[in-house]
Parts: sequence; structure tokens; C-alpha cells
Amino acid sequence: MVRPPCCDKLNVKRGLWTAEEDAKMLAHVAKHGTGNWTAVPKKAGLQRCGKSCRLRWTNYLRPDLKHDSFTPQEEEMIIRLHAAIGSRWSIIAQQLPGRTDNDVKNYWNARLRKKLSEMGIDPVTHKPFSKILADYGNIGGLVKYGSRIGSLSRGLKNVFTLKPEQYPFTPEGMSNINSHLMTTTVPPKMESNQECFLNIMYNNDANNNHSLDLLDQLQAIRLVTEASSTCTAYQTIPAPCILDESSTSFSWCDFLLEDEYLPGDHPQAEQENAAEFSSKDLTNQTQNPNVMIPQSFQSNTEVNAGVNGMDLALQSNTGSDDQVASSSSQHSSFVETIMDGESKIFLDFPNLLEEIFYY
DNA sequence: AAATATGTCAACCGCACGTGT
DNA sequence: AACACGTGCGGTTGACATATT
Repeated sequence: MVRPPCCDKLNVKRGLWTAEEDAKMLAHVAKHGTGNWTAVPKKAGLQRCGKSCRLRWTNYLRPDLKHDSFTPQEEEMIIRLHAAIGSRWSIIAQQLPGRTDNDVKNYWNARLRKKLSEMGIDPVTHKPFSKILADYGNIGGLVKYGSRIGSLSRGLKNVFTLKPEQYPFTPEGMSNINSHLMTTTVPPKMESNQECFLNIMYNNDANNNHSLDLLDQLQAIRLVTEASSTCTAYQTIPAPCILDESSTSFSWCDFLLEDEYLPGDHPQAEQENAAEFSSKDLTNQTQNPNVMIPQSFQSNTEVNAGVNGMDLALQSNTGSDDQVASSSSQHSSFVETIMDGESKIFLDFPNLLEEIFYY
């Protein structure tokens, strides 16, 4: 069933708002408050769609909005949160007082995405392009022109795409991709800047005053939402790079190694993990079957619970079908597994329901 | 000075979800 | 259960401003 348009498009004004329209809108809200937006145009004497009125209010006229440029602190926060939860602009905006989701989204698209790209970091996965292509090469498939590499956003649209003019090699020459990108596309200086940036942005920082709890919780949200989405998403979750801020030993190199790995890449680690999962950590797994926590991660502080969960969900999701199968096998269905995992997350982070999803 | 390219950001669109009937 | 409606969200567009050629 095709939904009818929310308003008669022939009789509504579109485009930029005039000062007069803004004044009418403000007067209406001052008198009647917000809500029932479909009735607002008529009541306020505006030839606008109700949706347009709401948008104008929420994105521009609201008195609590900041209209100045983003601060470095806000910029950093956006990058961190984007790394944690992706393009959930409304959630990110909630952590930045006076900013709207539209502000944050525009700022990301106009500035931050480009900034990261220029540093050789994929703005969607927050991983170096060279790493993404190296991983992609490891998969073993040939890359066709126009195929996606990295940039695994929910919508799968905002992607880093190979174009013939950008990478004018033939498919037969694909074996040269990695070396080409690692030696030519990312010069030493860029790598240095990249590592410095990543250390500052994603690793522990004594001067960092952002809420670790919040970021951990957002990680947990992403775990839940990603796990609750399609099975395909299991293979496309971006790496959680902002995570381990409390760990003093965490570095970018660790991140690269701890990142989603392919079965066979680390046979020893797989064995160790398998042993751990099968024995004493069973308790943890049953508490949250989607979050399998090996000993190496459990040694961290409790505040990393969500983070660890994310890491390991990634491992199980992206690397080992066996792990997924074993965790799922404790439940009668995939859906039950997801539901149990979700319940556990919200038990662990009860304030998520009150704070993060407060609208 | 004019043409073109690029950047910014307000606004629009379609879809999903929650709620009421 | 099915539908209508209101609302919110994320992706995209397009107008305008600014920079570059």
C-alpha cells in the first residue's frame, strides 16, 4: 500500500524559510507549544507542510540550539561516537548539547569524513584504508570496479568505492593492490600522522575527560542493534576502535590485530579461545550468549564490559562460524539468542533505557 | 571579470516505528 | 489484525557562498 503524501504538495511552500515564516512559527510555539505538527501550518498561518514546520523548529528555531561552529571537543566526540555506533546521528547529537542530528550529520559529511579520509582512515570503519584493502585481499576474491571496500555502514551506501579512474589497474593486477596502497597511497608521513591521530582519538588519553561509561554503553547499543539486524550485518560490523580507553597497553597495532580476524589467521589464538570458551567462561556466555569474553579481555576493568562484548561479538560474528554456532546452539532459535543477549545488555546498562533512548 | 569547481548546510524525501481506533 | 496517523530518523538534494582557474 502506497502511503499518501503527508500534505498537498501543490499548496505548500517549499525551500528556505523567510523571517516572517520564522516569526509566525515562533509565535505559534510560544502560544501552543510543540506537537501535533500536522495542524501547525493551519494554526500558525503557514503554507508549509507540518513536517517542514517540525524540521524548521527542531533544526533551527529551538531556543536551546547553538549556532556557532563546532569545537574541537565536539569534533572529537563525534568521531568517537561515530566509531562506536555509526551514523546514529540522533544519539550522537543527544550527547552534544545544542546540536541537532542534522548539524552533526552535516558536519560529519562536510568536514570530518573528509578529514579522516585525508589521513588514510576509512571514515566508516575508522580503519586505515591499507588495512581494509589488506583484509579484503586476504579474502581472496577479485575486486571488480565499483565494488565496495570497507565502509560497512548500515545502509551500505556510504561506501568507499573503487573507481577505474582512481585505481586504474586490471583485475589481473589485483595482487598488487596491497603493496600499491601500503607503499604509495599511504606515505610514511601520513602513516605517522595517522597513527598519532588514531592514538589520540581512539586510545587512552590521560587528559581525556569524555565519559567512558557513555562510550561503553554506546558500544553496547551497537552490539545489540547490530546483532538484532540482519545476519548479513554479522559480517559487516565496523571495528570498535575507540574502545579500550582505560587500558594503558592498548595501541593502534593492537587494534589492528585484535580487529576482526579471519579463521586461520591466528590458529593459536583460536585454540586458546576455544579452550576458554568451552570451560570456565561458560558462565559469562550463558549470561550473554552473544558476548563471549575470553580471559585476556576479562582482565580489564569492569567498565569495559560493553567494549569487550563488542570486541568479542565481532570476533564471533566476523571470524568464526563455529563460535556463532556454539553460542546459538544453547538456544532454540537465533531470535531467542538475540533476545537473550539484548536483555542482558539492558540489565548491564539499565540507564541506557532512560538516557540514551530518551526522546 | 567571468566561468567553473568546491564546500556548506537547510530542507526534503522516504521509510520505519509507535500509538490509537 | 488491519489501518490511519503522527513522529522521528538517516540519506540525499539543491541553493547559495566561496575559492580557484
